Amino acid sequence: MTTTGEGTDHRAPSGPSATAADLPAATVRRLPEYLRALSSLGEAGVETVSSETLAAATGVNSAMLRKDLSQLGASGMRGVGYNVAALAAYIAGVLGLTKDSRVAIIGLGHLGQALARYPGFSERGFDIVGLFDADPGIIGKDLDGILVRDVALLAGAIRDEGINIGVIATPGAAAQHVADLLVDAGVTSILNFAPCVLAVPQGVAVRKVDLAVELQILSFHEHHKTIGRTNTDVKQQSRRPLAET
Amino acid sequence: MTTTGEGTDHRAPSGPSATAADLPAATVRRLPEYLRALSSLGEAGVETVSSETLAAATGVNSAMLRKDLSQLGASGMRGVGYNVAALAAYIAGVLGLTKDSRVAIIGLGHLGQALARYPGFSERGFDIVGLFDADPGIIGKDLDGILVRDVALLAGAIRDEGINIGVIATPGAAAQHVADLLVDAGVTSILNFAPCVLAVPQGVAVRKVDLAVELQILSFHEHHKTIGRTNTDVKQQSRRPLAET
DNA sequence: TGGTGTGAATGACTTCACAGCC
DNA sequence: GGCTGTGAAGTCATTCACACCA
Repeated sequence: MTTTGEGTDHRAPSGPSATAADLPAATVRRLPEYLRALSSLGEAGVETVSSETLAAATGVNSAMLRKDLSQLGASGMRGVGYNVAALAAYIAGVLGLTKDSRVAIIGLGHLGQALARYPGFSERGFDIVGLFDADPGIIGKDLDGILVRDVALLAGAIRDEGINIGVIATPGAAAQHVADLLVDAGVTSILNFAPCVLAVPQGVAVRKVDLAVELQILSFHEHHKTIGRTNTDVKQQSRRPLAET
Repeated sequence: MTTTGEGTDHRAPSGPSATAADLPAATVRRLPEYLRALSSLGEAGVETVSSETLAAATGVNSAMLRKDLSQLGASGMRGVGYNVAALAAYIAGVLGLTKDSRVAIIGLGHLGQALARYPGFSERGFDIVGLFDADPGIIGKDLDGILVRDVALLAGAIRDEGINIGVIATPGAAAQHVADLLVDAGVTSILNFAPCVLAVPQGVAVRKVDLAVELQILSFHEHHKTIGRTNTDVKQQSRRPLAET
């Protein structure tokens, strides 16, 4: 991420066997991209694809793609390529997309409402089964058939409804409290849109998406592109001490 | 990244001088986080902060924070720490946040509308000055005081209104076309929420945020946590060829 | 004493280049 | 001939450890 943004890495506390669980984080980040490209190809009727073609469709180097797939345990056919449908199914299996995940969204301001209605989630196997907010003005509202409930009911719903992923879209000040509620109720995967760092116990995976951060990174590039043409250079200014005694 | 999602790196086509423009990408990604933490501290009345404390607030190692700041040309005071206000101003300068950026959002479905209303953008110096869509049912709508215009007017608006960042929130099928419009009109920074890889000329910075990708990464961790307790292991299954002759 | 600045060591990721197989 | 699978090399990023300074 973002980056997306970058997420806290989960490190298995007691993983004895070397499994697919310890794939490099960088590889895991790319798997969803491969999957998306494979879906497109499949819909277009393509049956077989070379690493070169698939890599181009996902913006990576073909050697990296081959290495990624090789690490997964997937394999192609020399001189031929990869079977699109089989590879897609294989990657979906590694990502755990064979069974649908059950998602709760907490915080239904503009962003949370957009997330609740975003079709891309259900399309890719994520069922949004719970919406929660603390604002009485929003509780009770119906968003595309799902009722917004009081956040006080969150813990119970997590247990009763098998929710295993929590999406935090609250203001920053409320985010840590919500994260604590999620963790206490047994959720071990959190997607955080609030602009703050969450403290969670080991074994809980947190990924963070901060929309403003992405714009600031673009701003950096924008700024230093123009600087290349002018003369102002931050690095060559003499260093000013940034603390006083 | 997060988002995070990962963005295409900009590589200056003809950068002669070694400036702040070629900071490591990893460092640039962290600067907005430092800035956010510094803002919090500043509002809390803190005047000076150690690398240890600031690192904890941003979830990084303190040595890395010091190295990042050192690369920027910012410096603290040994035995004291960094001056919060001065460091924040310095990082804002490096990120190019001293002058506000002018942003257009193209595609005003649920996500685009949420972005248009997201207060975090204007709070951090990004002025949303243009909203564009192709759907006549949305064109003409007023979103918090900004009119949604026909995307046919995009190129003219970019030139007349000094827009320098484009945010694409259209469906995937339209995204490349919109990107071409942006690039042709001179925009060199694009934030892409559509689930597809954009082709752009060198010198144009693209960052991609795919919300479903983040959930799929969480799904991976979720899946392999439970696998650790059961016996099914993808890696140890015998390799099946994924292409047929 | 407390905390920065930074070489050196480690580790992670990516690319190259090519052997081997279909 | 074409394409995969993978050691080896190269690049980039992070952490360690400590000299140095207020």
